[in-house]
Amino acid sequence: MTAPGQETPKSRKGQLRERIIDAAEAAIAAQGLAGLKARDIASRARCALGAIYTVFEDLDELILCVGARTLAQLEASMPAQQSDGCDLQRLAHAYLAYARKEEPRWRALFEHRLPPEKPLPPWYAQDRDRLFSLLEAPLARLAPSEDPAALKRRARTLFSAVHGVVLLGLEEKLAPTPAATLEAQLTEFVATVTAGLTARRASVALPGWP
Amino acid sequence: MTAPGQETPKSRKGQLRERIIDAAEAAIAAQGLAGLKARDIASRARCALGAIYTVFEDLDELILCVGARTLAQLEASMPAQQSDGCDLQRLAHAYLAYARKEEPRWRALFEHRLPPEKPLPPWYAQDRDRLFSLLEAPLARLAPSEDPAALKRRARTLFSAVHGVVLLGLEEKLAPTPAATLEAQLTEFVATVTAGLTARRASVALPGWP
DNA sequence: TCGAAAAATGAACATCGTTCATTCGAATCG
DNA sequence: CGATTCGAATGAACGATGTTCATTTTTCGA
Repeated sequence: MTAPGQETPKSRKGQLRERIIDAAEAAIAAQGLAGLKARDIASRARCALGAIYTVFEDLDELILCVGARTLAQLEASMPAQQSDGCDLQRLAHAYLAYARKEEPRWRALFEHRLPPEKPLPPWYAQDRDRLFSLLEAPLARLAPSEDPAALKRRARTLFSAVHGVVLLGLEEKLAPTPAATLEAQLTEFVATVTAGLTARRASVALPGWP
Repeated sequence: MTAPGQETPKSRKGQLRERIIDAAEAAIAAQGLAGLKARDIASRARCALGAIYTVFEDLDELILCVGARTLAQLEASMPAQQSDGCDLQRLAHAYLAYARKEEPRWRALFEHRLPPEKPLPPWYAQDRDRLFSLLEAPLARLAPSEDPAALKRRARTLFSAVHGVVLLGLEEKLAPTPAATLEAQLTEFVATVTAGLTARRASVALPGWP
């Protein structure tokens, strides 16, 4: 789902809105949240500075719209399921690959924090939750005895864990993980989690296995 | 280790430096990075606006000094090892507890990004790496066959994973994890990883176990 | 005590996001 | 067709922010 108002690009406001989002997307893709300046957006979108505020409440709302596009791009870059037991590995590595390829806009997705008084719009939360749910089917195959609610929680937790590994792994501050090592660490980590889930099933559902 | 120059609070500059860091620490502890304003710091530290720049290159350097204090506080809040097999659980939950209690300054630790041209000072990287190394001893007990370098990588990866679970778990945007559920998810997650490491050892080092 | 060097000061500057009095343009009416 | 009206677009202006630097103040050795 995309932001409301974007579904009609025919109206004048709709066209202006699209140009502004395009400009903001280009800025964030190139330099992240820090590269987003209202005057640059207006210049790129060929409109006046104030025109931005006739379409968006403030820059936060615009950033959320770009975030929705990033989420869609991220989701589209995820591989299809093959149900061969390696889905979790493929998903985790696809996530790392996207973060590497689109690092500024991927970081913007999580760096951005909107003021506490205004809550996150529901359509954005839905977009985010769809990412978590990608893990549910592969997880269900490893832990068939879990009820759907527990699977949802596990999916969110595992996504968060992989996100953390990628996030700190790409942190270049010091001890920059030497590129290929990060992929190996991610493989090892997912393998450990998979083994943990399998072991649990083996010991609980199938005690006394060879 | 703390920032250089802080070891001599007797000199005038040293006292001024300490007052400025105190003021910045209070602001970050209360409102996070967004609450850090140069003029407020000068006011709280009873000095002129420009005095800040006689002691620090820019606010980034000041933020790093506050980060060092946060790292020390975080490290001090970690429980001592008991070597009873639950150390990883205790460490993970202590991390979550600290993040809950000091959320703004904990977030500041990872939100802050310094301009790419200036690298992270080595003393700060050391402080951060000490956190990772806390996990090495408990991990070594679960995976005794790993060499020290592999243990270091595993410790960093596991820290990153737990950090991710805490980070996204405390994200209040939507579907705010209902408080107690997050602790349960963290317990389950660490248990899964522990089981995965144990299973690996069992299947590799002790094949054909009952 | 005096003068030079060092330190501290805060007004000024550049750059932000945001606002709002003004202008513009198109639709409507006489 | 010209006059009128009213919403939309404009960009100068505002307030806040990090940073600089000419000026003032303090320090301290000769």
